[in-house]
Amino acid sequence: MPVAKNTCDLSRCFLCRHSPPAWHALIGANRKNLLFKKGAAIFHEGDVANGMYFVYSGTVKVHRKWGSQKELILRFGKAGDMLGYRGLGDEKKYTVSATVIEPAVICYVDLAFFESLLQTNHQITYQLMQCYANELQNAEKKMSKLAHMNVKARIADTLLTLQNQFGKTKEGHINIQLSRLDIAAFTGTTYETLFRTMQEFIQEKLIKVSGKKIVVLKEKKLAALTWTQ
Amino acid sequence: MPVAKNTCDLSRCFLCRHSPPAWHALIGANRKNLLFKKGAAIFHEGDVANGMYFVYSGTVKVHRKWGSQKELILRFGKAGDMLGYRGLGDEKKYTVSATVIEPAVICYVDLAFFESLLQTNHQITYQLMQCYANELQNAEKKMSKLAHMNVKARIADTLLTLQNQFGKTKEGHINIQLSRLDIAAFTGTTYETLFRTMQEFIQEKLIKVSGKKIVVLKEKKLAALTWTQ
DNA sequence: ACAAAAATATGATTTATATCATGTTTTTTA
DNA sequence: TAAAAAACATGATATAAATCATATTTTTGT
Repeated sequence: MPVAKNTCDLSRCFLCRHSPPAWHALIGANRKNLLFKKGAAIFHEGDVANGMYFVYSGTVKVHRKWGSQKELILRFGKAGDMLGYRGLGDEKKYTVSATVIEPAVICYVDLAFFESLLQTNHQITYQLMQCYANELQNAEKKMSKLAHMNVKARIADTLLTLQNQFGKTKEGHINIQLSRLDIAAFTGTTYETLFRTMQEFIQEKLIKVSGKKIVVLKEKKLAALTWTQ
Repeated sequence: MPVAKNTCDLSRCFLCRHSPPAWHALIGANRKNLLFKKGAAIFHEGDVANGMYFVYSGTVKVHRKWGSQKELILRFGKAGDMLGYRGLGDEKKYTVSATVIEPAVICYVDLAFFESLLQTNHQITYQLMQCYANELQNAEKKMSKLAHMNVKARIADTLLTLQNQFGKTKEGHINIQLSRLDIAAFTGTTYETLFRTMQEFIQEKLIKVSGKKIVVLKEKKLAALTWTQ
């Protein structure tokens, strides 16, 4: 893993946000800045977990494979987000994969250092707990959506979720560029179904698309669709 | 909510397990023991969160409604499990419902006391973090199962999961008695599909069922089914 | 103890969505 | 810059699983 030139400024990431400035030098001394290019794997499900990753810039997908073909994207990570650490009580293995979508600078600290931080800096433990609790809520929401919403509703929901999480550019399109396949994997459907449903939305003028740039035109109507059944 | 006669013995629940004995008196003074009967709601999604609940005995389901009919059971709680607390950063509302399946004694502490515990007893914060991290892993697993496994595979998986979590009685059946509807809701399918698939399993002698007592006969074969597609 | 409400049991029908198949275009990489 | 690999685009087809319908049995509340 190549070390990044433009290194983390010790202000943005989870660790630095939640620890007093006095700690930043220590964190700086114990973190590596890694530069990943598009498509690179940060870690794989099944790998032994050796550390924590913090996204400084770029975009990352967190996903799980099923069988040989199917994959579900659990969430996307952007600047400020945390990757990699989980309960670990039992098995110190990653249970998800993390792959780069847009070239990313990632801060890395090894588990030993991270756990020593947790031991001494209770604020970080507390924030980590809060962070997991929030992610857990999201996961639970996503679960019931997968179980009960039909594909059209889920796709409408996906578009709104992406716009919510990544915001809009000045030009008005959702500020993340994904392949249709990734959007499908995030929605939990196939490429073909996603493609056709997006065409429908375009026909109905709910969205406007050029290449990977998506503009939500009728937010209210898309939101209404998420209530279908 | 009626107060229970057979009160919590201050040893089993999350709070007591993870705090030194010196704290138990304080916890004892600040917790209420509540007795819930079958079908009773402990809390509802949308309710303002006022406290934490700990299962002392009995069985509880944690679930979310979708529309008027459909519901997904996210997990079951038994003695020692915790209910109710979430990130709360933004909204102090329960995002799930908890309903009693088998009559339950529940320990309750209000949020103010619980948060004061977290402030002073870092071990509890750390354990809570670990607990959420584990639940998050489970949630992520369940998500990909919902997205990618077919119903038959999911039902096989459900039966194995239940046996794993609740163990077997001396008579050999899974040590939890659920309605078919609840099993369906936990699997994320309809009652009818669940029923038919279980009949299939019975025909194929993978399981044996009498009333709500389920015996897994061919664990390996059921496990193999979970790999279908 | 009896009425009402859940839960169980099954057949018939529908439909939403995955799968298959194939061609074109764009992007990546050697 | 050519070749290979992704990504994009669509039509045709199959099918898994939901929905609808209805009857019986069991449980629960009063």
